[in-house]
Amino acid sequence: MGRQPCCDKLGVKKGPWTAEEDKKLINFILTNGQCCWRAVPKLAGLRRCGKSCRLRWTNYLRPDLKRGLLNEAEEKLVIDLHARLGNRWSKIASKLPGRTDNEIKNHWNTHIKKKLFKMGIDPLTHQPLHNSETDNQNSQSDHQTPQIIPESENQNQSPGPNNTVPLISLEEINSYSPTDQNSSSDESNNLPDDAKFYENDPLISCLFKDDDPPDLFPWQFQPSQENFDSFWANSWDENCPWLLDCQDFGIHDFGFDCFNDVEIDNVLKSLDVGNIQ
DNA sequence: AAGCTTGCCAACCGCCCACCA
DNA sequence: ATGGTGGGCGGTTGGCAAGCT
Repeated sequence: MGRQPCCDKLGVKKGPWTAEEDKKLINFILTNGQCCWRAVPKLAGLRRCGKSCRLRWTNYLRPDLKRGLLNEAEEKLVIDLHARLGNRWSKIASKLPGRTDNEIKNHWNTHIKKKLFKMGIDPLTHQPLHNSETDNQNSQSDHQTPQIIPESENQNQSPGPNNTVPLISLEEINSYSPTDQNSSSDESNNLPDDAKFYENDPLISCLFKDDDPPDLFPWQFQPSQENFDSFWANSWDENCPWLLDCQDFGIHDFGFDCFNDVEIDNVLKSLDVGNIQ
C-alpha cells in the first residue's frame, strides 16, 4: 500500500511563497513553536502542505539563517566534508551554522562542482579527473592507493587490508598512512564502528559523536549585526510590528539561541522596538 | 530590441526511517 | 510484529534573472 500524501492535494497552494504567507507562518511558529507540521497550515490559516511549511521555515524563514554565498572557509569545509560523507547534505549542513542542507546542496551543484572540475578534480570521487577515469576503467583492480569514496557508497565496508582504505581529505591525500587507523583509545571503544574508523580525525569524529566542531574550524559563527539586520530588512519591506508578539514567550525556543542578550537587544533596537523586557 | 541560452535557487517530489499504538 | 504517521533527506524541477547573440 502506497504512502498517503502528506496533505490533501485539493486546494493546496503550490509555488512561490508570498510575503503574506511568510508572515502568517512566522507568526504562527513564533507563537506556537514548531509542532506537528501537518497541523500548521490549518492552524496558521495557510493553504499549504505541512511539508511545504516546514521547508519554507527551515530553508528560508528561520531567523538564525545566514544569507549570501558561502565564504571561502565554508566552501572548503563543505568540500572536505563531502569527500568524507558524500551527498549527506544535512549532516554537512549541521556543521555549518546558519546554513541549510538545501543551500549547501545548491551551492555544491552550481559552484563547487565547477570549481573542482576546473581544478581537475572529480567532484564525485575527489580524485584527479585523470585518475578517476582510469579507476573507472580498472574498477576491478585491487590497488591500495588511498581513495576518496563518499561514505554513502562505502557503507557496510569495514576498513582493512583487503578492503578499501579510509576516506581522506584532499589535504591529507599525500600524507595518509593506513596504519594510523590502528590506534585506539578507551573513548573510541564506545563509538560506532564508523566513528572508530575516523577517530584520528577530530573533524569527522565530532560528526559521529554529535559534538561541536573542534577549534580547528576556521570559522566561528558569530552573527554580525549586519547579517541579522539584513535578514529582517530583506524579508519584508516594512518593519515587522508583529514581532512584538514574540516577546511574551521564550525567544530561545524559536531559534535565537545563537544570539546573546546584547545581540538580541541590538536587533530589537534596530527595528525600533526598544522597550523589550 | 527581441529572442535565446545559461545559471541560480526556491520549492517540490518521493523515498526512507523512527516512533508509536 | 505490524501498520500508520510524521518528519527528514536527497534528487530533481521550474521559474526567474542575467548574459549573450
